[in-house]
Amino acid sequence: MHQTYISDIAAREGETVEIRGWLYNLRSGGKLKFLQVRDGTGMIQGVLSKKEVSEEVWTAAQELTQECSIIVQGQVNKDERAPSGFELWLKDLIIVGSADEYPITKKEHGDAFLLDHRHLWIRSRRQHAILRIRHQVIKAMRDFFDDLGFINLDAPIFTPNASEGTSTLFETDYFGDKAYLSQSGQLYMEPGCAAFGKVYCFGPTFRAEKSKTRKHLTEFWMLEPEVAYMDLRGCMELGEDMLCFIIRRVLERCKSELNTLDRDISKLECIQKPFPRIHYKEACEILVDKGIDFTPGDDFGTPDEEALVEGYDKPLLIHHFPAAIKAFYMKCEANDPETSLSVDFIAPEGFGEIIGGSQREDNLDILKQKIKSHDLPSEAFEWYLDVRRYGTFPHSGFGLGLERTIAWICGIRHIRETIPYPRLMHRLKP
RNA sequence: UCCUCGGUAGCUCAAUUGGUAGAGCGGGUGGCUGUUAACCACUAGGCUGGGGGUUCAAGUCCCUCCCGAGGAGCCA
Repeated sequence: MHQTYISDIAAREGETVEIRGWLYNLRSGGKLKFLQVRDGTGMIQGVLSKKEVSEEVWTAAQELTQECSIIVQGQVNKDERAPSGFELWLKDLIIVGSADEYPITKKEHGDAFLLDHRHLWIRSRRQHAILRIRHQVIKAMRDFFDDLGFINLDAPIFTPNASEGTSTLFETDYFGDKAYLSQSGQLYMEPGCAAFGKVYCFGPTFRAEKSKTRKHLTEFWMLEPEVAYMDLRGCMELGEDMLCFIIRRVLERCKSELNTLDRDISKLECIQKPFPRIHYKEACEILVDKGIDFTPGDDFGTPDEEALVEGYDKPLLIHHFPAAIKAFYMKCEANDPETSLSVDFIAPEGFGEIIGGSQREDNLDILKQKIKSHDLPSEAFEWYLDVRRYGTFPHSGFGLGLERTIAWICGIRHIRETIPYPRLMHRLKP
């Protein structure tokens, strides 16, 4: 018999089908057993009645354990008592592979235990919902840019030097030379947009900072678009449009997953243009007015960010940060070299910064000067400076942290659940 | 690196002023024809993170080390 996927089962009412999957849970009576079977596409309740099956099948059913792999055949019936509204009247059952003492039981577990068993944890309902949403977010991001005529131009992971000089990098041996795992693809996108106009890269990035918070991973995925002839205003609009597109797509395609996560959907439905925008100086005034201990000119810490987004139900755009606290490649106001053409997107509900972007410095001499004043090795940036030597042009882009965006959309506290295999300061396994 | 909290059965957690180490889940055995994290009965399961100390007596108090968590800094 052909395999049927549980996601298609509603259309097969009355038919006898074969499901190949795993036993999620078993509730057993003396002559009646209820099998919760999952196959990756969904979950269905199988009903096994002693007097309706052969002795071999009933004997085999005595060996069922949580997460053993099984192939079952049965008739699809509508029944209000079944968790999904449909159930399978089982006629045949084969145990493909046994599973002794599956570690993840029906009661709660601690974070460390679940992360140690991440390879099994991803079988569970909640993790399934999160990772399905991750899949749709990634697809939505790509569709958004592809539909606008962008080219996906991925950046290398091995890089010869730091892009911003501030973050700690993972160092590796590269045939006797030092190489570093990429912490941003941005420098490679700038030449890319000179070649193709509109480009983006999407890949893993690595930060060796010893951050131990629910918002940090040492390996995370970043989406970085870069557009020729786009200014800071255009950059803010692009980020806004993209976030709205992603949210709308998730609402269209992942309602049941959001329900599984108990996500308040109204919090996502209100994410529509325009997003609130405030100038850095205005943000400083707000913090001072709120009586928060903050020195104007500094970068915002987590408590500052939370105080600023308080009261907003959409991402907050803070723009025109002081140049001194931002990366060397950011362009400054024409009449104010102290102020950078930069923007941060702060997600509501305490999920923090999800996008950082800017207009890039396009003047060769100013950029050379900035590299020098940031104590960066100028020879390492010669290739990057070529973008300014051969037909310079205004351009802008941003970086979006995928996992923080997913945490926000899903409404989950820990970023580590938003990636299949999280890499944290104290976690390299499994 | 700093601050705070934690480590007891396979897992999640209890254990009163220091006084015999307990429950639920999971495992095993038996029962149950409509279960919804099913239920009922019985059962096995412990170097209380390691080391040192105080005490008649330490899971509990002190010192030290190890491991973990989330917050700061830094960032997405």
